[in-house]
Amino acid sequence: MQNITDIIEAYLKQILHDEKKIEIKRQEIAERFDCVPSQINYVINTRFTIEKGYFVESKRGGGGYIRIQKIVILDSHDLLDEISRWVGNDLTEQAAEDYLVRLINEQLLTRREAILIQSLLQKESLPMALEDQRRMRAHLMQTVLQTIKRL
Amino acid sequence: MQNITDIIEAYLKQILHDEKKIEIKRQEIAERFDCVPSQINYVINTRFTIEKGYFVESKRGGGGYIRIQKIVILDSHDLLDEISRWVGNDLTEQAAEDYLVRLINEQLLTRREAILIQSLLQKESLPMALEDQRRMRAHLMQTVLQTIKRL
DNA sequence: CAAACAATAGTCAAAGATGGTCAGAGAGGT
DNA sequence: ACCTCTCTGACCATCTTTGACTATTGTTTG
Repeated sequence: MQNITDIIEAYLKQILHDEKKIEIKRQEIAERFDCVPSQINYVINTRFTIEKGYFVESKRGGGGYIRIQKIVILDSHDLLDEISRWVGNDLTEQAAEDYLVRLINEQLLTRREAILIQSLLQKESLPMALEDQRRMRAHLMQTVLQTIKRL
Repeated sequence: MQNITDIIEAYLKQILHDEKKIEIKRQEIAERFDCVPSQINYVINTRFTIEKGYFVESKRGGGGYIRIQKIVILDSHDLLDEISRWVGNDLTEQAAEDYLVRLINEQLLTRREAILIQSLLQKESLPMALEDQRRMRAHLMQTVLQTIKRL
């Protein structure tokens, strides 16, 4: 990681870690890192793409800028809240499995992650009366749903 | 062991003995051992294969690199059984976290997986009396340890 | 207000910096 | 001699850096 691109990428992402949106002046950044201005375009085109979850806007001319924002995928968030509502405080093993498959399909979980979670939600892992088991399973699933949002 | 291949292999493995992952510059290593760059590829292709338990990544261009990691294979079951024995049927939140970090370091879990599991083992997720909580946490951890074996 | 000028950012192709491949030469052992 | 493992170098692929030229927007001037 000694190439300028990675250094600038890290610098910008570090700021984006705190601020959820940054606005830079191409020339300023180029000067700060002692590189040509178009280097900044390269960094943005290769490291802050839409596929990587970033939205970039810019303006030329006096008072120009480049603005970078991390995209918040509302759909996923909504889906998680929706599932959370459906789950409530009662969840059967089968329903849990169905939700996990849905989360894999939505690419919010990997297959491995889902397997791990499922193993913890199966009845063998919840040594208690049936009703308590379902309440407990629902509670754990709620935790999972909230945790996914922060991953 | 007088041929360059073996010497370079030994050099890299000696570093891998301490660091669990190394990142080299092909050209640098070639210069250090006074051989052509492609010699390094030969060493990697014959001594650091996936069958021998190594995972290699690389990048070309400016700031390029070759990264070598030792991956865990069979021995992992022993570690899992060992942790299982340590856990027994009582586990505090802190101890759980420590074990998860260990599992991450041993590359048996990803960071995301560990975060998901940890969220399920924290006290907020286990609404019950403290003693029951610790017993329950231990029980869930045992499930995780067994599940990892078949991931 | 239109034209010129200033201040920015964008594009793109060439040069630079690495690593990868592969076929053939070289070396060591049986 | 023959076979296998090593070593080498020419050529290839990919990523980064640079700079000349272009496009857009804001500001000043006639």
